[in-house]
Amino acid sequence: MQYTAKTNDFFQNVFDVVRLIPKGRVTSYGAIAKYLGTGGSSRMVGWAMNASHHVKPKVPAHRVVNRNGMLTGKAHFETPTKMQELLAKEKIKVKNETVLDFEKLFWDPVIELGL
DNA sequence: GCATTGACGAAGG
DNA sequence: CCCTTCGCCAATG
Repeated sequence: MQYTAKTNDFFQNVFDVVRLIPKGRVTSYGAIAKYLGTGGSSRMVGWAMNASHHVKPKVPAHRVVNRNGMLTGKAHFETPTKMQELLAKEKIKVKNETVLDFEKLFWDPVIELGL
C-alpha cells in the first residue's frame, strides 16, 4: 500500500494529534479533522487510523471514537474486544459499544491545543 | 474514468 | 440514541 504525498502528510498529522490525547480522555474523528483544517474530510481521519496499525510509535486509536462516543472502529483492532479493553485500562467506561460520560471525557484538540 | 465503499458529520424524523 | 439522506474525499475495483 503506497500513500500519495498528500495522504502521507495527512496521516502523520493525524497520528501526531492522536498521540497527544491524554490518558483517560477521548476525541472524535471530526474534531481531529477540524484541527487539521480538513473539517469536511472526517472520513479521511478514519482512513488514516486504518493505517495506524503498522505505525511506530503506536497510535492510541482506541481513544478516537465517532461524534456520538460510539466505538465504531473496534472491528478494525486485533480483536473486536481490544478497543474496549484498552479503554477500560484507562478508567474509561464503555457500555453497549459507547463511551459513558463521553461529553466529560471529550478532548478537543482545537480547544486543548489551540488553533 | 466511473462506481462503490467507508474507523464520519450534520440535520431531520 | 437510532435511522435516513446528503455532503465530504481518497482508495479501490
